[in-house]
Amino acid sequence: MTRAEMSSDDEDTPLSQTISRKNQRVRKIVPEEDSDYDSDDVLSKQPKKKKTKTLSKEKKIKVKSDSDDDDDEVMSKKLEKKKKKKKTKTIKKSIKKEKETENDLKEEENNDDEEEDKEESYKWWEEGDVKDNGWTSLVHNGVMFPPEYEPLPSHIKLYYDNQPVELPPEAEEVAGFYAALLETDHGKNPVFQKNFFNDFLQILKENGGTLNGIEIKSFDKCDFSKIYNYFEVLKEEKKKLSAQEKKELRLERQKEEEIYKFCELNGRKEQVGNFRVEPPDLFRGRGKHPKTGKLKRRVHPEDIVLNLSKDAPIPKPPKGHKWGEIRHDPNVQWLAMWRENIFNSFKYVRLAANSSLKGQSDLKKFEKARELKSHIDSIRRDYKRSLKSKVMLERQKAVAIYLIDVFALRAGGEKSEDEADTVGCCSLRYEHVTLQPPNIVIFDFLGKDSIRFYQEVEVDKQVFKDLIIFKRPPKQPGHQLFDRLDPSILNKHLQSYMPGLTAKVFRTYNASKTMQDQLDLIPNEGSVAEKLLRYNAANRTVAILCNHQRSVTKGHAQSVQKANFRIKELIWQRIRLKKSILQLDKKLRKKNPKFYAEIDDLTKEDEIEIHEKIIERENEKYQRKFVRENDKRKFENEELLEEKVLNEWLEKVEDLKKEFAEEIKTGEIVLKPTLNTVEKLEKQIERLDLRIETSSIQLKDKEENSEVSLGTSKINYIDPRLSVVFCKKFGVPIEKIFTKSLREKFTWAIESVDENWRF
DNA sequence: CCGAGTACTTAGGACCCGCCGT
DNA sequence: ACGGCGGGTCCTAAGTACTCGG
Repeated sequence: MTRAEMSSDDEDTPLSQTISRKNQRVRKIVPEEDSDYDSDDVLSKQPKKKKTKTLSKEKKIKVKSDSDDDDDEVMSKKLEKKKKKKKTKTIKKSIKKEKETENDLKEEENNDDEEEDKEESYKWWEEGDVKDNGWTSLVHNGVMFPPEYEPLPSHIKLYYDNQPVELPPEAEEVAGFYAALLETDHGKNPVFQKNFFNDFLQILKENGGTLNGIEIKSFDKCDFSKIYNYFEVLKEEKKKLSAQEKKELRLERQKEEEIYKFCELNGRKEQVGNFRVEPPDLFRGRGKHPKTGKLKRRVHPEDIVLNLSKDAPIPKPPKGHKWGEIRHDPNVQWLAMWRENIFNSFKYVRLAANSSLKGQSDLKKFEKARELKSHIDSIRRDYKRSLKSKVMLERQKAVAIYLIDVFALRAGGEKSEDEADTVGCCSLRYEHVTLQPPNIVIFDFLGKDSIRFYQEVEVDKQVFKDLIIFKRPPKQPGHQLFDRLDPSILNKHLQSYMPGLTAKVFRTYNASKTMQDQLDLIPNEGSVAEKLLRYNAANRTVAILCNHQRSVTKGHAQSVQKANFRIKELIWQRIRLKKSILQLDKKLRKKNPKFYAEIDDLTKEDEIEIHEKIIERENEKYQRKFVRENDKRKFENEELLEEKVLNEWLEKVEDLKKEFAEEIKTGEIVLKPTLNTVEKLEKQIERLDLRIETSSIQLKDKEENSEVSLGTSKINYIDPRLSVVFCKKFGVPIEKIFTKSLREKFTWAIESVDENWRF
């Protein structure tokens, strides 16, 4: 019995305890009018109060150029103007700060003619070594709250035991969260239902129960379908809306975001990442998560801690509210934070991926991985030796590092009972590893995000022996394979080789190393498309190494089936053509029996099935055409097509059907006048051959790729400089490999390497 | 030294939107 | 013009690792 099975039930007590404890933190929601907060753009409205050295220059600019300085856009304008790239990139950081103001000012005057929109980016990577994370000045506008709950229209209700229920808005909101998921996997998951229902009842109780005296006791008697349907209608309406109105809505949204989207870090404009506070919802835990479905409560300004410069203006909280706390901690990268109620852990608002801070961390990460290059040999030598160590702990360390190094396992920290049962290296258990002499190991476990890790591999002989030892009785299923180990012990050991070396560095190192090796194998020839294919193949190798998967999309099975059928149909067509040839000249079969052999592969059942599908498809085609045509005519106030017209079309299909039936009966194919010679038929067959070929390859590619996610390794593991070098060397435009946001994230890489750079 | 607490990276799925074939 | 599809972005869950206080 696994831990998950043992723990999944009988959680009633702990769960309800959590709920009631959390309840003390619940705040009453302020009436709507009150909460119509207008967060002022403190950055632009109070620029004069800024005392920060790095900002002083802005004042001058403004004095110089801007008289209506309370404009909302002041900040962006100012920042754009001063964003001029410093040509004097050798300025030492230490003295930079003091001189910055002067320098900037001087340059400001000199560079006024530079294009305004080139602005942006501070090229930190051109300034020698990266400074330690943290900031000297941080100014921002706080966070954006989700809209208040809007009650459902009065005719949309939850039904209990077939009776409409009057819910207080607070409870209705929660019911709505569930209703929205009614038809999803979450909605159908019993654990999710149970957790949701507990919390729902709790909220209901807190708010005085139902308003019409109905007492809700059993989940099974709840009918959420009315609410669900209503949401579906809303979705439809939103989709239909599709005019330019959609664009207007988007613009409005963007305008609201505007002030939160940017902040000022060390005097420079930078993008904020997740400035939207997470809206309340049901927690969607992955895998067999014991807490999935629990209510994630609304976050209020009072829950939020802001982090900014001491002298930065404090953003206005929503009307009638106060911030939880204001902090000035320059050693952390977050702008705001709050505690969530599911695990009592923190959520952070941080800078966007394209920010200097993130870029610097990224560069550091890859440089650390590269540093491992010069230690990896001795590390490998050592762990190979330690595989035979007399000290158990040493052996376990050695095997663990081996697994992390060779199979790219994660460290595998300890997890608590109220999380999904997933493991990494150190937390592997007896049952996750099967040993098959002489040296085959089968890994089968759930890793991060409950993604299955399944591999049958050959391992080092001594590793195999050690694993046998680690599994020796009295150990049994449920027991830790590495009972003396945890990530911190492992990491401590690793640091003795190299400062900052931890288990996760191996993943980065091996991913990038693999990519480099794979790219080295690609010949510099062929079209850009071919090169891209090869790049993606290399990328895929890495993704497979890291076990980056994606679930096949809902339509995948169907679309594969469809593609398969299309191929089948093409083959049928080919056979039909071949039959046609034989009808013209029977003797040809003897001359080339192989060519005609596939005719016998086609069974009557197959044939009938294909016929039916084609008929069905044709019918649908005309039905759709009819509906569409009439929709159009209705819209344009024209006369509608009569049913008669449709029937005429369908007649044609009937004819085809008869033709097929005849074909089945007699085995004779009626030749089309355009296809009535052996030559013409053969040519047609050739064309079909090609189509079948390409369709098959495409399908295979699709299937192979359907479960592999290339993105994660591209974003997190493959040193972007590898891709940049590849593009430069092979004449592939970088846009083919990095999307716009990736190009922004990796500007430091794109602008800093030449084609000789190697990982 | 350890565990709780904190801060940061890594991850897959939802969702949206533009493109393509019809 | 339209709907299905797939790429790109958004969202937030789920990891790793470090720190700090007893």
